[in-house]
This record gives sequence, structure tokens and C-alpha cells, in this order.
Amino acid sequence: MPSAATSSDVTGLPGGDRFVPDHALFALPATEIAPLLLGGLLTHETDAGAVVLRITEVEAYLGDGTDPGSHAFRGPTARNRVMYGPPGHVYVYFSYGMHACANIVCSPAGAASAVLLRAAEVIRGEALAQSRRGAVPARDLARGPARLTVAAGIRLDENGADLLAAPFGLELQRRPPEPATGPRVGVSGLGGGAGYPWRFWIPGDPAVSAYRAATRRGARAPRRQQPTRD
DNA sequence: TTCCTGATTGACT
DNA sequence: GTCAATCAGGAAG
Repeated sequence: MPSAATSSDVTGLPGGDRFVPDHALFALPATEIAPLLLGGLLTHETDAGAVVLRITEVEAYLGDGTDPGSHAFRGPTARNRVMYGPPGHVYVYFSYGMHACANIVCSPAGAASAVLLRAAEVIRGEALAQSRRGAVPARDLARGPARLTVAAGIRLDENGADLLAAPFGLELQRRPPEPATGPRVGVSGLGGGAGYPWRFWIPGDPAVSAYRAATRRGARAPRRQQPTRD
């Protein structure tokens, strides 16, 4: 169990038996860290103010070469180098040409495991999150990995930042809720399906993203061709 | 160097 | 339910 003994209450929110984890906790494998994050409070502060999220859904990705769904499956690259760094830091990556998604680096440095933050509930800074996300229902503000980063104001240039130091902050529940588990969302091939039930969420929580299996886009319109001159 | 794929989302039918 | 937007990473040649 983590050594942090007292709840310094970085969020100032009342209630809950919570503690501030230290970096040593994140040296555990991602599959062990992931369920511990459920119900935890993630704070991110910018000049515009702070947003506090209650984490409702996460996914674990291993970097030991056995997880084909992991960005680290093929070894270190410029993009995933943060995954190979010290645990307890934030790995933010650019996805689908338009979205940023946030992970927490787990396991000892070099192991390249991470936990993807898939969904959360905004419990403080709702107006700020609304200003970033537009007029959407409160439960949808951070329901989805890209939505979560937008609502919290997490930027790509914060890739590699320490999750346990400003502008971030994290409090975990001493007794996290019993998680539901299932296949990871959008992970195709061997990395998805029942063989990798490393998606964890709070059962019945409205701020959990909908499951979407990996989709292949074989029927998509032809890609833009180089213009032909004639 | 070229081309395809993807840990997504929101608009549209 | 389907589909397009958009770009970095990585495989293939």
C-alpha cells in the first residue's frame, strides 16, 4: 500500500477517505494501478483556473512487448519516449490528427507501461470545462479520452509533466470502488478483445464512455489523391 | 519517400 | 447506425 499517510486534500473538496500517492505507487504494473485510480481526483490548473476530475474509466497498456495495443509495443520512438521515463508522469499523445489523450506512466522507468485516462466527471471548475467543451451535458464534459483532456485543459506540450506536482495534482481513494472490467475500447487485433480485459470503470457511473469496438475503415472514401494535371 | 493506420469525436442519416 | 476530419508514426518499397 502507498506510504502517503495523510490526505493533504489538494483539491479542498470535502468528504472521502483519500490520500496523495507518491511516485513509488506508480512503479506498480499498469494493470494494478488502473483500478486504484477509479474514483480518484485529478486536478489540473491553468491561468484560467483549476478543473478537478473524478476518474471513472481507465485502460491499462503494458510496455513489455506483450501488449500489441500499446504504443510501446514496437519499442521506443520519439512519440512514446515519455512512457519509458519515470512513473507518475503524464504521457500526452496526439491521436487521429486532432485529439490529445492523456496517460499516466506506470511501472519502473524503462518498462513503458501506462494507464489511459478514458473518462471522468468534472466536479470542480465546471464552468471552465464548459467554456472549453461548449454547451454539452455536464456528464459528457470529460466522457471520453479526448474530451477529458479538453475539459481539463491538458495540452500536448505538457507531455512528460509530473502528475504529482503543479499544475497537476492527484488524490486517490483508500478504498476505490469495485471496478467493472472489459476489453479495451478501439484497440484492434490481438490488443483488443477478451484477451486483454484491461479496461476498468465504475459500474453504473453515468460518466463512463460508451464501448466502441475497433472499427476498420475499409469502406471509407478514397484518400485525397495527388492532383493530376491534364 | 510513399502510403496506410489509428488508444476519437461529432455531425449526419 | 455511418462517415469524415486530420496528421504523426511506422511499415514497405
